[in-house]
Amino acid sequence: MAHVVTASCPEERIVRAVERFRAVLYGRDLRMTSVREAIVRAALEYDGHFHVQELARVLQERGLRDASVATVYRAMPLLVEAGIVQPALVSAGDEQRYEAAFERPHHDHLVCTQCGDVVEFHDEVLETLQRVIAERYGYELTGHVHELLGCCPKCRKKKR
Amino acid sequence: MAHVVTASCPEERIVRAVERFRAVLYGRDLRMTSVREAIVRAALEYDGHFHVQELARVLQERGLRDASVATVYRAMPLLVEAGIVQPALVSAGDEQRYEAAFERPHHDHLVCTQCGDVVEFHDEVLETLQRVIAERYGYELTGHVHELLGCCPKCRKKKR
DNA sequence: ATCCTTGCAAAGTCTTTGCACGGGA
DNA sequence: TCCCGTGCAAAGACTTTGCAAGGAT
Repeated sequence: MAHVVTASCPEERIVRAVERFRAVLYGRDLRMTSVREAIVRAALEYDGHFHVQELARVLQERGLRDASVATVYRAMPLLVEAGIVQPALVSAGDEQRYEAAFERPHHDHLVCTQCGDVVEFHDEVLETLQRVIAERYGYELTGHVHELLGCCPKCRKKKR
Repeated sequence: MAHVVTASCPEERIVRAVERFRAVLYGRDLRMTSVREAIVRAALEYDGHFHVQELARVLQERGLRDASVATVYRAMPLLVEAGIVQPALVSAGDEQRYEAAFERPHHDHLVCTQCGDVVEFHDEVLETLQRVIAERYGYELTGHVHELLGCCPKCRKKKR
């Protein structure tokens, strides 16, 4: 299929992400490379949560511009710093998981411990409450790890 | 020093914990051993959060009843099941951390990303809100991972 | 031309597992 | 006595790192 500009235009978003990444690299005297650009693209095009080995596998299957696992491992901290991706799903296995973060609103996760299904949610009251609690102890809140664990509707039906 | 019964009597709490552990083991046709009892004691006497290697080191330094790292690794899932300890501090390093849970109220953690200082907090509104959010998506909440990350009062002063 | 980047393989960590002996009930 | 528990060492899994060749500015 030829190049298509859709309504939400994912291609332009990726271009902006690459540009931001270039700026972050420039600011640290690092270089933009075709491999790094491929990693940014793969990370943003990936649907859902992924880990490093998985992203490397995708890149190698495409074959266009592959990246070794080591290179992807080395790139991830930079992608996080640039806001392209963010760590996610801490309660899922050994590997560090990530998800696209560029031009996406903040959210937390609700995970089904039975089937692994994941729902993203956002609640402003919750965000505020966390800040209030931190201030209660004199802390300045800079981030949080928050994951709700439960049983999803489908699995609840099955159990009956 | 001779055996001393203090006001809060930590010794009796440990005895109750050992008994509960014995019951859980019995229910699964497993056996209480002196090594497992030593692990329960060490876990409950440990002040703060620990990981497996650390607990094993403590047990070996005492020398009374040492336990190999492998044995402690094998025991932890059982201690969790018995409610003696619980996983904690997910955002701190590679190793799985634990903390005493027996006869202690539920709480979450507020961690200083500068100095590593940890504050335990509990907020009933927060607990309820999480349940409400889960129900909003038809989920039955069974647990959560929640860690607030920030800058503690001391580190905030230093930065100025 | 300089020096960062990459792939490969080796090394590091944390955790799990196989095995033979020791110990609990 | 039966069979689980334990220590030791080996194996696994994920991640990091050393090194020499390749690529970006």
